[in-house]
This record gives sequence, C-alpha cells and structure tokens, in this order.
Amino acid sequence: MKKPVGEQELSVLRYVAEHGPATVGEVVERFGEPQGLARSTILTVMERLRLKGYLTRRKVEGVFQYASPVREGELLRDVVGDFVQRTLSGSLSPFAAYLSDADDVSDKDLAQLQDVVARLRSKKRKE
Amino acid sequence: MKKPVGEQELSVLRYVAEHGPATVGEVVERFGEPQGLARSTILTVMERLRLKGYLTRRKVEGVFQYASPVREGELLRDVVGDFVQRTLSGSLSPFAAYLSDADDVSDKDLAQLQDVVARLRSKKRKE
DNA sequence: TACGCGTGACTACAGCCGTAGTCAAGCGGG
DNA sequence: CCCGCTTGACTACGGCTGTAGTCACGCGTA
Repeated sequence: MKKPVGEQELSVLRYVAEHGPATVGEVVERFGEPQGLARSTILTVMERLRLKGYLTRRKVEGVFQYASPVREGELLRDVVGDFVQRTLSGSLSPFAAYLSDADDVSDKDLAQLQDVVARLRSKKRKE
Repeated sequence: MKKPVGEQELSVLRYVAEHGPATVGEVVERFGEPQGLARSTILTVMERLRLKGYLTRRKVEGVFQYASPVREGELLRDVVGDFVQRTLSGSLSPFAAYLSDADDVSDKDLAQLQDVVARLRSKKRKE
C-alpha cells in the first residue's frame, strides 16, 4: 500500500480482488453500470490502478483480463494498516473510542474482535 | 464529519483541538515551522478548516483565536467512524485482520481494546 | 511621520481523483 | 468488402488538497 488509492478506485479494486480476474467489460457491466458509471470511467480507473501496481493484466484471446495480486482480505487489512499509521499515527485508542460509541456492532464482528484480542493477549504473555 | 478533510488538514486540526485556542502565529511556530511549512500554508489550511466548519475563531485583541468545537478524542473517533463507514462499508473484520497481523500493539492499546470489547459484550447480553 | 513587522485575505499552481468523451484498431456479419 | 460493435489508449476537465507567494493593513517605535 505505497501509492495512495482513492475511494472509488478502492471500490473497483475490491470488486476485482473479490471477483477473480475480469475484463473491463465485465466490471463495467456488473459494477460500473449499476452505479451509473460510464465505461470509460471504469477503464480509466482500472488503468490507473494498474499503473500504481494494484492490478495486473494478461491478454486472453485478444482481451485483457485484470486481476489483483492480493486477495480482498489482505487488501483491506493493508488499507486499515495504512489508515492507522498515516491518520492515527499508529495509535489504536481512537478505534477503541469509536467502538465504545458504536451501537451497531454485529455479533459476528464482535466475536471476531474478542477473538483477536484474546489471541494478542496470549501472545503477549508468551513473550 | 461531513465535508472531507485532507491528511495534512487533519494534522493541523488535531493540533488546534489538542492545544486549546491558538492564533495562527502560535500554530505556525509550534507546529508549522518544525515541519518546514510556510506561514501562509498554515494560514490557508486553517482558513479552509474554518470554512468547512471544523474551526471557529474569535478576535481577541486584534488577532484571531482559532479553536475546534470538538475535542481531539471526539474528532478522531469521528474520523474512525467515517473511515469504517466509507471505506470498509461498516465492516470491522478488516480491522480484526489488521490487528491479527499487527505485531506492535502496545499494552495500553490492547488493554483498552479488551476493555471495550468486554463492555460491548455485556451490553449485548443485556439487550 | 515613516518604516518594519505581525496578521490576514487573495491568488496561484501542481498533483491526484472522479468522471467522461473521443479516436483508432480489430473482428464478425451482411 | 464495408459497417458497426467491442475494446483500449489518449485527452480533458473540474474539484480538492498541499504548498506557497504576494499584497494590504494596522500598530508600535525610532
């Protein structure tokens, strides 16, 4: 996550990361058009992502197949890491404050958080 | 947190939110110059923040005192909320994934997280 | 009174992002 | 063989952000 990625760019990147290799036409049809985006917009965004190194492509039967080198989970994890470092200077307490006030945390997310906190704890103890 | 705030803008806003009401001169001296930023840069940034409603000002003995209507904690909490909504579509699992791989979580942050998770849990149970 | 200095408003400019139009090339059908 | 459709490259343009120069004004001091 070196070069910055815009918000919309990230949406497209997520789509591609999640839905395997895809051609521009596919992304347009299944992602762009539903959002009211022109084909050229998607094309431009994907090209920029490629230039930034977030997408690769391969010509298959005359058309380019675009793919993300990393899976969506990894991608988002990196995005979060970037955010924590750049915006919060590495501090997690704002996250805690946010959670504390959030009233819509799903059971699933909560369980996941509890789990990871527990794991970090036990790792700490070992060290 | 309606209008977007750039990264540098947020730094300045944080500074002002944290260090009480301050004049441009003070911010320049104690925040801008150490970062190698020109006075006019700080001035512009603060003015933009004011236009966006994140800073208020009051003329005190001929000079403006700028202040943030919210404290830093609140500010960062909102920033996090914004990020979670806009970038993660409200999902917290990328955050969990990030934590899971992070190897530099401070004891303090960890304790805080554990605490907030526990509190959310007990709140859930009550409902 | 004239000048320098602190302060603030205005202006500028480049880079990035969101969005899109247009042009050119290839391919398949009439 | 010509045409239209799909695909891709290039170009454009406005808005936001980071950064800064410049101008004008008022105040205190020589």
